[in-house]
Amino acid sequence: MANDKPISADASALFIYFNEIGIIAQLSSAQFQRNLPDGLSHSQFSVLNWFRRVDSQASPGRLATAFQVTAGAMTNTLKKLEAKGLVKIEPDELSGRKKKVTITLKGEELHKQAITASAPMFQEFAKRFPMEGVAKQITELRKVREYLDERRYR
Amino acid sequence: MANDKPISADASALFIYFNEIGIIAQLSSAQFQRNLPDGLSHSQFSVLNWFRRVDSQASPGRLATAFQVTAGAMTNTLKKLEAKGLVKIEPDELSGRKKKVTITLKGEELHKQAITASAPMFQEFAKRFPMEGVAKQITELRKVREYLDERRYR
DNA sequence: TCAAATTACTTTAGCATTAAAGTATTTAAC
DNA sequence: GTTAAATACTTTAATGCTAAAGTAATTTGA
Repeated sequence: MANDKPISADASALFIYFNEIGIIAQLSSAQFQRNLPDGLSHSQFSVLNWFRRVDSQASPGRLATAFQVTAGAMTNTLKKLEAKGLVKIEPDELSGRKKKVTITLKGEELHKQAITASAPMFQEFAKRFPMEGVAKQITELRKVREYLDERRYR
Repeated sequence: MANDKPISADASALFIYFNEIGIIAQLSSAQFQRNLPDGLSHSQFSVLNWFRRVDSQASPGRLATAFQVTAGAMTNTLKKLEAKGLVKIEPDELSGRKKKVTITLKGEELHKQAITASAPMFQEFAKRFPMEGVAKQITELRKVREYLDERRYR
């Protein structure tokens, strides 16, 4: 680096930390995407995954916030999922502005299929990285994710 | 999940593992991007960062491979970096097909400025997550990143 | 109660990325 | 030495995302 106002050791370490995470995310996501059932994009899969992981229903706005995308992008993604019969979009009974989105049975099946398709990749990974260590890392990563999630707009 | 052919515990754990990493990457990258000097996109910053982290020179093709983007995308990114005077693009002396890309002094300065701008964010993070733990995580993450890097095209 | 502000979603223009086709150079094969 | 194949980069059409403007419904507040 240069000579004026050096970057602190802490900042450097954290920069490396998030950089490593970013690269892993990019490489693993690229790998995963190759195995997605035809026609299912990463953003579309993510929405299906959210329904399995977080809640069984949501408004488009809640999903847009969850994925840090604009409302317009979510409108688009949901339209395509709906056209494929993977989610159901209904008017919200409590508010005429909102909509209620749910995953369909077909959506759940395709989600499972997408995950199953990556099983070989995961198996090979598991040979090199024992589950015990992965479990420990998940514990740490979850804390970091929750921290960032809480203060995402500060 | 459904009842036929259950997903293995290992695969589930690994799916969660990469999912957590993906979310952290998304949230931290969104945060980081807000602090980027005006006009510098994430992909542009990444290229500058690569020159500081990996090597002082590269061909466009090498950079495209490193970032898992197409050659066309890299052509575009490099053009913009060149227009801003942040990288220098020259013909390669050894081969008329290749080009030699290097970071300029101005590029190095802007890279440092981009990192410095995120210092407050890092400081707050360091309060909650002691460096000792972060260092341990970096060690583990680096192994995973190297593993994925090696077998990215299998 | 009714006008202004807010909220939720949609549409549109601009930009980055991809896949595929195009151009130029080098290497390989005979 | 000439031709075919491979390599390295560029260009182009299509797609997905963002920011911003647009539409409609709900809430606020005098």
